[in-house]
Amino acid sequence: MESVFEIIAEPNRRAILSLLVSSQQSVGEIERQLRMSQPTVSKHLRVLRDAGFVESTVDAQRRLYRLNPEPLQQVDVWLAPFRQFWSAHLDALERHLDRVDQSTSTKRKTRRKTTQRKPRT
Amino acid sequence: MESVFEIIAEPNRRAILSLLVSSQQSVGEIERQLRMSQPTVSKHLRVLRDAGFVESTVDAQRRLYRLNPEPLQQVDVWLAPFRQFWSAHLDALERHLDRVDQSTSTKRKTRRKTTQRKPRT
DNA sequence: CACGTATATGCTCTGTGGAGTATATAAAGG
DNA sequence: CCTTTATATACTCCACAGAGCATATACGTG
Repeated sequence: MESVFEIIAEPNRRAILSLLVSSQQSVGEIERQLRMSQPTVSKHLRVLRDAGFVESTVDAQRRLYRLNPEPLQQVDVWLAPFRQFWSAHLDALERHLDRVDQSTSTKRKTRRKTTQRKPRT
Repeated sequence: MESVFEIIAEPNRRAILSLLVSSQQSVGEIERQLRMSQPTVSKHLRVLRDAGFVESTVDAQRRLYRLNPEPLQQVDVWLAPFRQFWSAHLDALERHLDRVDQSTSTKRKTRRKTTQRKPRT
C-alpha cells in the first residue's frame, strides 16, 4: 500500500479525510461521527499518517489529527493530463458540478476558480 | 470494486489510462507498450469499461479503446474541498511540482496556472 | 496508588482482487 | 474450409487488506 491511490481507495479513509477538512479531530470524535470502531479508526489513521495525509499532535491522552494536503496534490498532478480532455466534455462537467454544488451546499460555497477550471463567469 | 477510487488504485489501470491520453489504442498495442499479458490487459479494460473510464469500438478483429474522462471528473470533484487547503502549503506545492516537472523531463519550464498544465508534446 | 479514559497494536479470520494458464469466440485471409 | 490473428473469459491460486476482539500503553484524577 505504498501508493497514494491505494490509500484513498478505502472509503473510511476518504471519510476521515473529508471530516478533517472542517477542523482537526480526536480519534474519539472521528469514531463517533463516522460510527466506526476505535481500533478501525486508529488503524486507518496510522495508514494515513504513514502516508503523510495527516499529522497529529498530542493533547493529554488524546491525539488530535489534522490534514496534510501534500499527498493529495500528487493525485491532482496525476489527474492533470486528463484535464485537457475534459474540455471536450465541458458542458457535461458543468452540469455535473452544479448538481454537486447543490447537494453539497450545506454551507454556501460559491464555487470559485478551483485552481484550474475555465474562467467561468 | 464499485468506487472510482478503487478502479484507479490499480497501477496497471492507471498506466492504461495514461496511455490512452495520447490516442486510442487496441488491446494488442496496450499489451506491447505496457508489457502486460493479453488476458491481464483485457481484464483491466473490462473493469475500466464497466466503470465508464473507457469506451471501445470494433475494428475488424481488434477493439479500439479510447478514454472517457467522466469518472475521473468525479475524482476531481472529491478533491475540490481539499484544494482550499493547498493555498496554505502553496510554496511546498510549487516545489513539488517543480520536482515533478524535472523528473518527467518536461522541456517547458514555464509552468502556468498550476494544474492547467500543457499537453505533453 | 488505583481507576477511568483515550488511543495504539497484535492476532486471527475472511473476502477479494490480480496474475497465470488454458480455452472460447470471432474475424480475416489464403 | 482451415489457419492465423485478436480479444474475451473461465478457473485456480496466492497475497493481502480490513474488521473484530482482546490487550497493551499512557495520561489524568480522585
